[in-house]
Amino acid sequence: MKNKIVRIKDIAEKAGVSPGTVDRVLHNRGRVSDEARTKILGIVKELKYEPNLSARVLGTNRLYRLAALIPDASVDFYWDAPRRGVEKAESDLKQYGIAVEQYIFDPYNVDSFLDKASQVSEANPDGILVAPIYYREALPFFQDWSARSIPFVLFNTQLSDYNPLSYIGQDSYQSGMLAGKLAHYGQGTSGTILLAHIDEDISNSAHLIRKEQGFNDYFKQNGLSQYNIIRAELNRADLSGFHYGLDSLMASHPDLKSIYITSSKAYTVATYLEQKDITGINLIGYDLLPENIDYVNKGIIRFLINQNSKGQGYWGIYQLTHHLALKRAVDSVKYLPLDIVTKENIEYYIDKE
Amino acid sequence: MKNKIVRIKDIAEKAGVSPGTVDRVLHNRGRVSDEARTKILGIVKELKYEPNLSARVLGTNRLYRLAALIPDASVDFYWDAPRRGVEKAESDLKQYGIAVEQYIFDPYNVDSFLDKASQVSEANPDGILVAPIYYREALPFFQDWSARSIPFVLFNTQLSDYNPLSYIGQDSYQSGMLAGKLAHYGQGTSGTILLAHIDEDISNSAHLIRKEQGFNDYFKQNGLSQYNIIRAELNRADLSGFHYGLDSLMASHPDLKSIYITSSKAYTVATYLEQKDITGINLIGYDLLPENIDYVNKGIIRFLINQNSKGQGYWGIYQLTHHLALKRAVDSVKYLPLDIVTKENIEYYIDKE
DNA sequence: TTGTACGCGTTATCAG
DNA sequence: CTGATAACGCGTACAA
Repeated sequence: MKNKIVRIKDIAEKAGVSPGTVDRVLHNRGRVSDEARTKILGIVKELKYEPNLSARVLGTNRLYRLAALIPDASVDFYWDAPRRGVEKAESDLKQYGIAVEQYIFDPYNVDSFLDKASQVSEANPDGILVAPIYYREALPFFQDWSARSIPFVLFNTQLSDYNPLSYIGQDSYQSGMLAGKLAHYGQGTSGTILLAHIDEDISNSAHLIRKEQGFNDYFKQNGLSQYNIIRAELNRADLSGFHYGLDSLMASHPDLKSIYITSSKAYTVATYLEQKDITGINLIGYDLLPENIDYVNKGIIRFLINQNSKGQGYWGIYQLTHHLALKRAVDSVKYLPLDIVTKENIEYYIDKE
Repeated sequence: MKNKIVRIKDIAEKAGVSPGTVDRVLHNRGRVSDEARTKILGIVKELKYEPNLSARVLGTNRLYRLAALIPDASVDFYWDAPRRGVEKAESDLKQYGIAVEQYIFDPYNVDSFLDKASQVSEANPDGILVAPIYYREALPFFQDWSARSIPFVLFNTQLSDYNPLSYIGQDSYQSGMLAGKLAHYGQGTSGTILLAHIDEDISNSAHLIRKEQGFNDYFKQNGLSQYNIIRAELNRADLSGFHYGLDSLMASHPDLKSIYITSSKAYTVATYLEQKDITGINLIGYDLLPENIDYVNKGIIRFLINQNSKGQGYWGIYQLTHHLALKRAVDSVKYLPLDIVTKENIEYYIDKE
């Protein structure tokens, strides 16, 4: 009852041709008679042939050069995790003949993005992983890569222009909805709830807009009209303005119950609350930055929604590798879970090693 | 600037010996002169040689037979997920020359376990994955496998007797703590909270005992002595007794706030609450069984802690494969995250496909 | 104690 | 259009 593995040679024998011909059929390198082709394809189906990936990798002794176009972690530490994910994937998958070159741009500087993206285009890699945080500016590059048939994978920000190979990340709308639930849960029956963007250019950031929609819709869909939902855009470039803005929000809304920060910057508000010794506010944010972890453990941040940004980097490289080196089909969208992180379970989300 | 891959042949050349000798050193097959050995090992370190797994798999054309000793999903549907995980891993990893044979036992019948475990021992597999839900009865088998140097991986229940290759699953104690937090969160300042085991033989189930400890310690450590924590062991074998037990618990504790079910059986209590039209109780349980998912969506189960049981099966086979076929080091404990699942994020935990 | 030669399944090249 | 054949890197049997 041995389940023999079907090899190309087996197919060739059964079809009365040589392995070379089978190979040409399987890879559509043309120049095969129609009768041979149909016969071979039939046998392939019948025998359920599956290529041996080890042999494939060994045989095609080819190096695929991947480019990772990601923001600078020394400017915004949020981007440290994706970088580590990319590096872990590279080390796990280099067996399959991939090498990743990182192109690091300044997330607060469009020109830097344009510059690095151009470098990627010039380098003519075999595949690209990119965090398209600048929507408008990214589009021409997508067009270029698309025209040159260079597969590219998006992470962090979901866009579907020019048909990316894949998107890796969260469903931003649902993420906002979940934040609404967490902001609402256990907060009594009425009050003010604040949504705040920090240091962001909203109009050019598709994913933040979708988070905001989801958040608002949570309250609408659940008929929670007794809550007063307000929004703010705060910027730490002007630190006194940042504090002043928070001061006046607190003053004008004494019934403030929850604050939802749409990015990984919840720790900035936590610092403010701590300094002013304000307690009893349900603070919700994103991502396991060291500062955020601290404030979760202190009880000042109540919930973090984990975006698994390391996983986003990892899976991005993973998808490119599977597509290019292993010639496997990949999902065009890979939504990662909306993990709820609290003091009690945070340890199991922090990267060991 | 090409990062050339280091092959055995390269090392041999540099050491002035033949590839065969290098191979003998790398695999400790002895019969190598000491000077050759030290020289080769030095070069291996220096050049950071890493074996090419594709070539290895292709070369050693060996089949590793793995045994999966898991409970019957048709008796308790909880075990469907691990089985699917095992099967997915088998399909993902069969490239590396593994084949998994399943040995399915009845989770409510010790004899069935003993029978199947004996079959596993007789089959003399290369590696074993087992859910040791019967503690006492599992030990002699561990001893046997250990003596025969058959690596075995535990999942679902953490035991450390006889040195398993690895444990995959949750930290049960922390899981209980998290349940305490969820049972407490947003429930006012006092009241009764119930912990219930359903259909379980507690004394022989190490993980349930640890969950209970964690749960109790949450309230102790946070000084929540104003809560009245009670416990119950319920059994559906006697269904009217099951209902009667719940009836009397409800009657004698009108201030009941939360119910924590230590297993995947929360749906049974949800059904009861639904039938009796009791609302306002914060019900917490485990795992994304179809029935539980239903009750989360209906709002009767408030929180589920996801134990990622499919992942447990998957990673178990994964660890065995990496250890045996790829000869890679594996972690001796792999704690999976304590995922908090609510109506709003449940979709991202339900298996697609 | 050591070296050599072959096979694993696939791909790529070259000759027909 | 097709068939034969040489890699790819490792493991192993056999010869020296």
